[in-house]
Amino acid sequence: MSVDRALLEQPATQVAPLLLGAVLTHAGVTLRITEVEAYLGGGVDPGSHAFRGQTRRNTSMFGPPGRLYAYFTYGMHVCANVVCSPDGEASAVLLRGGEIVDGIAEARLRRTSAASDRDLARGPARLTRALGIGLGDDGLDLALPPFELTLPAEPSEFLTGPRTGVRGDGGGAGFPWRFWMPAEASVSPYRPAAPRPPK
DNA sequence: CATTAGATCGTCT
DNA sequence: GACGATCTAATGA
Repeated sequence: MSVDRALLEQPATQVAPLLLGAVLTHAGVTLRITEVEAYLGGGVDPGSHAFRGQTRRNTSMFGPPGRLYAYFTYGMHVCANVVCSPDGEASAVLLRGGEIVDGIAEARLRRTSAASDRDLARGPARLTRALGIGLGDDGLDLALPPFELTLPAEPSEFLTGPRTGVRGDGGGAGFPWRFWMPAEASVSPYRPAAPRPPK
């Protein structure tokens, strides 16, 4: 299936709602995306990995749109983004939640701790795990094997709010760049950034 | 359901 | 050396 590249050359904040309802397939699992977050480059978004410019980790964010930006965090988790903006400019959409529409058995093998089907891809690290995406997939073109990405024919209805778990200036109401589909069980619960423990 | 603590290590300063 | 675009298990109401 083909992906409209021109669409993905827009900033992540524009692309994010267009990814709701999109279908992503990898390693035997097909996911319908229901929740995403946008992160910009250019030093305007303190919550973004690209805020302080290009580094080894965020290199993919500065590459061509339509590729995967996968990063390792919290010492044990991998999260997946769709790279946006033209080549050389950094922005990306974090995949935060989705519904497994095919390959549930396969997803369950990877998510042994999931209590229910709706929890299989409810949360960015869970979603990435369910799809079998790893750091080795960073930078790959999402329109080519082993991936397959199909955008919805019609934009979906969506709601917006502050991003989850983003500390500092990038969090809160100043950056309402979380987008989700209403009444979807696979949308992760909103969590404000955890306050740093004293000392 | 809500809250809390612990895990765990690559990345950037 | 500190922190993180998180998750799970455990505990209490």
